[in-house]
Amino acid sequence: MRRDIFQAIADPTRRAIIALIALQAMTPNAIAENFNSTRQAVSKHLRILTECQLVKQQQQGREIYYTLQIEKMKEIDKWLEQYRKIWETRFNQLDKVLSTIKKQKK
Amino acid sequence: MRRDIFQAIADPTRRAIIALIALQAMTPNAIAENFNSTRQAVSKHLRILTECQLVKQQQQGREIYYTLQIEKMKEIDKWLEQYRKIWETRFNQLDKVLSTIKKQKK
DNA sequence: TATATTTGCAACCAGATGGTTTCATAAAAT
DNA sequence: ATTTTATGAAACCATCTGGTTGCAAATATA
Repeated sequence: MRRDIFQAIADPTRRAIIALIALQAMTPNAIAENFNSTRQAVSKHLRILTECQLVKQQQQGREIYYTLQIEKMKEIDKWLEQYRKIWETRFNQLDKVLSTIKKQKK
Repeated sequence: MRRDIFQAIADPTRRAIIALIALQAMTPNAIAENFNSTRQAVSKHLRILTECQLVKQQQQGREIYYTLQIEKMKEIDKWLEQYRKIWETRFNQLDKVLSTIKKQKK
């Protein structure tokens, strides 16, 4: 199944998981404690996040720690870049208009 | 039906529509010409984009122009902010390590 | 060695999703 | 007045999605 970062972050539970493990690696059990759904449901989400390389596994005995691959998040930032340019341009244009009005008042 | 901007941008066709109308407003027909699917399928995507206020309609005779509401895109930027902080911190830490190594070489 | 814990996977299921075709409505063109 | 054009909505359908329960494998503990 093809996985895509945009599809991965579409689900609110997955965004919550991302936020949870952003600061420290966690095991599936520990993550699941924060949600109402079963451990297996969380496990499925973790699989999807792993498939698109948003998280990485680190085995430690029988426990598996999941870490956020923050680098991958930059892909969204990169995609946003084109639109950021647009809204910054618009802001500057608005700024010009406002300063022109200001000058006219003087 | 509840609509969410993250769900809206999850679909590749919708992201393409967003990119298309980012620079100039377009009618559903004109937008649909750029895709292999039917005009009605594009119309459905436009409905979803409208529902989460990513696009706005402007009637002009029997034509309807769809405009991107670039402001709405900032919501994603805002969500990314927390992670941007993390990756910038990590970069700075790496930077410190590197400059320490440099000093030691001297 | 026997038992408990941690985990992933398979099978199943209801509901959402993205697509199609068909139809209705309104505005423009003939 | 009739036809063409632009559009949205409804009905339908195959597939995807997120959830569940049950099971198997591996590691830790008694």
